[in-house]
Amino acid sequence: MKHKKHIIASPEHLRFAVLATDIAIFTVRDKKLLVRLIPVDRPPYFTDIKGLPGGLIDPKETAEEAALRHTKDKARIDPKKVHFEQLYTFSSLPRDPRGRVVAVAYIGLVPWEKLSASEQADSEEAFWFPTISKETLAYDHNEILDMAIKRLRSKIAYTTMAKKILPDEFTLTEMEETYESILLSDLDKRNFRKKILKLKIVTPLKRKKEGGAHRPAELYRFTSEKIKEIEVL
Amino acid sequence: MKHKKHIIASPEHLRFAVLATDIAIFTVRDKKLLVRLIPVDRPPYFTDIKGLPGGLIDPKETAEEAALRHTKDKARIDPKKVHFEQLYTFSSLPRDPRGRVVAVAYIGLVPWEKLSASEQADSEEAFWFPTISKETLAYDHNEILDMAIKRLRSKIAYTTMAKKILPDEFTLTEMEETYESILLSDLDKRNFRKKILKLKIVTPLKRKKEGGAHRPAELYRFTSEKIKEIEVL
DNA sequence: CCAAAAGTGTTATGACTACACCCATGA
DNA sequence: TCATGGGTGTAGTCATAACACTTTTGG
Repeated sequence: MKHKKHIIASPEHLRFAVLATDIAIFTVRDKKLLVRLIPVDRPPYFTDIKGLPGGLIDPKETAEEAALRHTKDKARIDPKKVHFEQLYTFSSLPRDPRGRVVAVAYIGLVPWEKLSASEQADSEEAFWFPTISKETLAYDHNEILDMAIKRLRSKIAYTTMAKKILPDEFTLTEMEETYESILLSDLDKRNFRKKILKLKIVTPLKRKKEGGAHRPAELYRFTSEKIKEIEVL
Repeated sequence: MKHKKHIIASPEHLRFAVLATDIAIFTVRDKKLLVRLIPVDRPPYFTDIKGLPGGLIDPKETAEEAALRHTKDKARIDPKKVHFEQLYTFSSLPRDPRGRVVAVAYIGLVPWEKLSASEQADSEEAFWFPTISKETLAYDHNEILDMAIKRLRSKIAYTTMAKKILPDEFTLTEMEETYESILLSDLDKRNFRKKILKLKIVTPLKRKKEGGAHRPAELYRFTSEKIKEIEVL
């Protein structure tokens, strides 16, 4: 593989810093919180090192538009399926050894069930990685990912943001497991259900989810399209 | 006044967007939440229009360093007295009519009592403006200011951030009035005191604040230097 | 002795926690 | 009929909200 442009903020560009975006795209599969990573093969990293998908922000696009574009090109996921939220802007001078790069970082949330087969799959270009695994990432991506997970944990507890990582229809057990995967703690089944139902943030459909050797579960969907700021947990 | 450079992101610069910072510096005086504004006399604004202090981020400084610098130069306040927190990065294309400017916005908090006479004063260069007044600001500064106030209101309720806008020593009444000024709502004196004392986020000094034709009030200071994430209200 | 702000306690209501068994289904 | 996950109620404890009078000081 060739690397045409190792130094992206060379002295004659240094009137202005280079603007980029990095995206931490999360999904939940099999009771595990996963993040989408890509291999980093740019200098000074040529070895087997992983990083968050991202790239430059063009002068004619907003930071969020750039995040959508790189989600498609780098993370190989259709950005229309993903809910984006701005996380933080990282501007420390040595954060990218190639030059001065300021990164507007985003959190992305996508339900596993909405992903196509190729988006669910791991490939050479992009793959899902469990957030519980400790792994040294390129650049300052560990810092970005840590902040993203922290934000996700805190916001899921006082907003209805979980909507964006759950499928349109889900059982209360699936919802509880999503919370548990993100918070890394066990919740009491009865108390969780009472709380969620009292808040009226979900509406029961009149259908059941069949398919196991056990009692079918009632299906629910979120009452409102919007993310509301209500104390969920 | 002369305006040498009306277009700061001319086409040949457009390889990269221009990076800037805007700062919403708050203080509380006389039970009112104030924000530091400056007159905007750059194109296309030559009339009596106000805006947030801010300016470009140099290639050799972080966004926060730029915020400190412009706090000193534009807002005319010693940045060492101010607590900064990153708010949001605004990158919409038409947000600045002079060209493509991406702004990393900051919240600044400063206790009125820490300000010098000239910092407290209103001048031609910078002045304190009550946040309850509705005023049309330059650029997208109304949007930035609204988000800053919203963030301040929400964060003061679940962190000990109020430390950064209160003097080192204060009475519980002063503390309660600070909360009321920011939240724009009356709090119950007895419940407020019980809550704050139970949380042990403040420590009583063994001194009283004298000076009125009334009973002297016990002085307190915050127990910890750090801003903690505890449900305050 | 008056004005002004400081300081203090109780009760009712609602929320949270902990905890264990029966139900509906498919194999 | 067994295994599997779905679904439910109660009691104790704790937090919150509403509410009014006495204390200390300076003038």
